[in-house]
Amino acid sequence: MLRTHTCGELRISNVNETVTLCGWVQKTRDKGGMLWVDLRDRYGITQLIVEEGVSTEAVIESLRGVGREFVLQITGKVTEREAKNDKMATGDIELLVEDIKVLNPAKLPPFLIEDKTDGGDELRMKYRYLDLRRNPVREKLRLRHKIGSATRSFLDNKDFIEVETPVLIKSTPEGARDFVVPSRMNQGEFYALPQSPQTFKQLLMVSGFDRYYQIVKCFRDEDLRADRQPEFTQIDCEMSFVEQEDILNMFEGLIRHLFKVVKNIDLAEVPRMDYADAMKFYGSDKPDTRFDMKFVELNDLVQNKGFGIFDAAELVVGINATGCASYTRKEVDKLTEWVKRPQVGAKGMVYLKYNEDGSTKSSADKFYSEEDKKAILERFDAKPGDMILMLSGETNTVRKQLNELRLEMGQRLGLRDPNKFSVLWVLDFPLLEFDEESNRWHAMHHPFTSPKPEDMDLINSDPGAVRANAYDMVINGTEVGGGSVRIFEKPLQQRMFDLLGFTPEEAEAQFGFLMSAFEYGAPPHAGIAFGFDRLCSLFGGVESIRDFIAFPKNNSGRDVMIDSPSAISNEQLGELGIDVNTAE
RNA sequence: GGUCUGGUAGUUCAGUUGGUUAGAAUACCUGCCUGUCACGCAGGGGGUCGCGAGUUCGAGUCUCGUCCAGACCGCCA
Repeated sequence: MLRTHTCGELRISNVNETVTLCGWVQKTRDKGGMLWVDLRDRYGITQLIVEEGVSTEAVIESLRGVGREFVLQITGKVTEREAKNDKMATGDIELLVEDIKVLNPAKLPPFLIEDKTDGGDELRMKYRYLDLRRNPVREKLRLRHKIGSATRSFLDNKDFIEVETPVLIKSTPEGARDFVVPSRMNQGEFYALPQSPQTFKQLLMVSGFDRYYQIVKCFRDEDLRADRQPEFTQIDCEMSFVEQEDILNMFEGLIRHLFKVVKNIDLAEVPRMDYADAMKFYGSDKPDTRFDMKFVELNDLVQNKGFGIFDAAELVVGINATGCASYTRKEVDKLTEWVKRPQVGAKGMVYLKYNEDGSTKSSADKFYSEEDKKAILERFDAKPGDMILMLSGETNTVRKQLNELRLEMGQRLGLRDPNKFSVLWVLDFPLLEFDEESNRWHAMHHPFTSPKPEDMDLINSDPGAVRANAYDMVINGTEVGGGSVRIFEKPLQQRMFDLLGFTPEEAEAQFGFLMSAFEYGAPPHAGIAFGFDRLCSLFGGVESIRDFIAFPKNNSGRDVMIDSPSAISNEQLGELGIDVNTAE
């Protein structure tokens, strides 16, 4: 060992011991007659000191010569400080340097390696290995480690077995774009990287593993976001001989365990909401339930009063922006502009203020009497000082728009505190959704999701009304996990593929292995997968998942540190039998 | 594929209506300083204003194009 202690562990009780530390130079403070250097490692910072008349000239000069991020090995005597620093764990002592060895000098880093860095995102990513020296980033990765190990211990205790599944698999047209990998030995053919280990974990159920999990990398070749990376990690789980209720209970247990171990929070029982209600009251299948501000539908109160826009609308729906009656005309106009942005896309917004003095003011005053307005306010249970915001239009569109507005108002009113957690199960998703572009039904979750038995007779007459045994876990408006009770019988699985527009031959070619397996005694099974990176960022109280990944990709899917993706040589291309068409 | 925002010193940013030698903070370098820990004081170096074209007597500033970055929409079974 090059050291006897770390930079975070020496205390007053170590005084007079001769120790050897290794670490990086955080900072030097040269006071002329004396010189301090903060020596840093993962565990903390220890102050080194040399002093004229106490230390030798050689040692002083040698320490004076070190710069930021030099790697040093220091031997010296632990001494009690004359001026203590109660902000540091090691603040009672310092190390009187007797011997210095520069293990490696360092160039001046391109940004400050301190808790509050001056570096921008791009620079930090390019020199990610330096960024990772900073406490805030390292703490995020430690949090990730903690969540991972708490997950493993919980699932181990419940008899889950972690099994690794292959990364080089087969491309399927359903769902997200696959990353593909050319095969040298089978020219013209490609592996795909898994979007999830879905079929493998189902096969493990057929194999009788009963309870499986895996903390596993998954890959999707789609555009990125702050909370979406092309490679990401899932906590992937599957159980046999269970019903939906068993899954909900088991994994509510997991999430409760994680909150307790990681945040020391005793989570209340997780409420459940139907998909249909989530859409009706929040306009979203992942409502942020940290705050209320539920949608209130108003067709019966506002239509047939001569206001053409509302009369023509399929749905008129609003929210109560509590305490916002004091918004000025200008502020309301700005908010109207906000909902008209292409990202939201509303045509306009109608407001109704309930002033502190009890009077009302609306942008549709000329159509509505005082009684009309009072009736609306009453339905919202509005108090003086509140402002109702209303949107109108086609039902699904307007709900989506009002969802955006609700989240924005929640943000403005400070109702989306990142240190407050609201967990929710959303249940009974539709089995299918119609895709206008390809003019066919798509599986909303995936094609292995089972329909609710009581909805089975709708499957031909009204496929869109069939509900699935599918469930999502939502925390603070973020989907952190989702799963379903699976199909485990070949005839139903065939029927599902048929509904999704697969010919029997296509279904056989792509998923024949799964349907064959179902013929050899497949148990009823169900499962769930959690987005591990998102879970980490939620626990960390941060929007972006990037700092919870040691080496993340940027917005364009690039790793700017290693500069990937990159071209490969003609020799490599030749071996793979690939011609790259670089022309437009 | 689209919308928006940004790109100026090592770094983070300011830069007015187009007008003198492009500034601040911080980092860095030099000197001074014996209790600093956001040390202090004095001095110094440091710029292809992303790139290319255009308008103009004159462009960091205006126009067009382009590249890069970020947020979002589409997309993400």
